[in-house]
Amino acid sequence: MTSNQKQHYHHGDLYKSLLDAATELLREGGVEALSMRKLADRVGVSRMAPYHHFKDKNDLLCAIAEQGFRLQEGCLSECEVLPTATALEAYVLTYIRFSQEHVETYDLMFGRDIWKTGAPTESLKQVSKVTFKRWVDWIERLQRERVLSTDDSALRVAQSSWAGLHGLCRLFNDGIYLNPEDLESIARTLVNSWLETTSIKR
Amino acid sequence: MTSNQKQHYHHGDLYKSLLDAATELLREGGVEALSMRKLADRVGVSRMAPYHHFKDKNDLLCAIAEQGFRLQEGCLSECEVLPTATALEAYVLTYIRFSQEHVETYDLMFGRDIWKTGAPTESLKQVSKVTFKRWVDWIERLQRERVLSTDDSALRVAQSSWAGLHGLCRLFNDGIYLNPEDLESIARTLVNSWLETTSIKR
DNA sequence: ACCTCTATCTTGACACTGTCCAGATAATAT
DNA sequence: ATATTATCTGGACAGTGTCAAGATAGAGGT
Repeated sequence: MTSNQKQHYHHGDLYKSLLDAATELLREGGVEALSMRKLADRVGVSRMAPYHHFKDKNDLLCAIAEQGFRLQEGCLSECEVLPTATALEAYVLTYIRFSQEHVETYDLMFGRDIWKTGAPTESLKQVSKVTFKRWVDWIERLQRERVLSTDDSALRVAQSSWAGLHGLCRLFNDGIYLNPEDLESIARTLVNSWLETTSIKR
Repeated sequence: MTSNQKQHYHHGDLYKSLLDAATELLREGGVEALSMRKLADRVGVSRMAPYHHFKDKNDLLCAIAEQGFRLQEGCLSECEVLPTATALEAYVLTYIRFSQEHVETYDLMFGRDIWKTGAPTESLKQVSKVTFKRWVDWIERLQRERVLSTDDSALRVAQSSWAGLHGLCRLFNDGIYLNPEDLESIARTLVNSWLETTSIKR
């Protein structure tokens, strides 16, 4: 290892190639279409080659999820600088849009495959924790600015509101609610329920 | 078929035995531990025997989910006769408790395994639709009684509130939120956000 | 230059999975 | 008794994740 990480051996840049191909496979057919063997095949290496870059299939999934968190972070951070009045709705819509444009990645990021059945990587746990903490901080700010109710702690409001947001995304992503036209409307009702006074409500 | 369905052949009552054993396997190790082969093995029949009672693995999962809906219905219906003041909170707590006591079944009932990846049975679709309709009807009643806001239609309120409830259950069931002590507290915050005026809020 | 070390990649093998297919068995209908 | 039909069995196939042992080849030290 001279300057970079550990690439440029036989294949050239297997780690990145694998991650890219895996994300592609995931997008094409969900997590059940993403097999280690197909992945190796697509990249053009043998069955076991990926195992020198990812300990497990779980490890690979965690890496994809982590990548997803970073991407999401990029999308959401744009909303936080907006003026308070429009920021919340923008945030929610951005969150929803991300979950729709990256259905399978979202499923991995918050799915039981990793968090319950498998075992989340240390770095994945950290990234997700940071993301959630930023949400709590933001809720706190909105409470200070009297946009959100202060009846409950910022943590509790953050948890329950995120539950709503997450639940909504899941219902659509999992194929339970089907009409995508309703999504925005439901989201508005949801945000409405968070707001402090009826006077602000639209 | 003389009087009952189609049992009492070689095994006696394979359909029910399979359903029971499958639910048991599910409870023991989640959906990934429930394999058709292990199931057949546990019941004491050959690999392919279950396929004469369930077209598919998907078909079996749908049957378990359907059974779950009926069980849930039984739990929830007890809350609807309660006086309005306490009914909502009781409903929510009952819903949450069910999802905790039947983690894997709940996952099947509202998971992508069936609704997106697989294909829900016609009867499963119907049962779930009826369950949701009862929720909407109840929301409507609570709106009439001024417990819930009438800013949005009963359908929208039902959708967004259920999203919250479902999202909360998922976060815990999928292993994202871990501290079960927080659950009730978050649930209260959630219900709080649904209520019409601050005067009613606790 | 060579030799060693270690990272990288390959192949064989194993124990699983869902389920198609062809046959065996047994209960029911005629 | 015979025919039909429901039920059950075992063989086979194409998948899966991954352990273990070996091949290859680039890097570092002499």
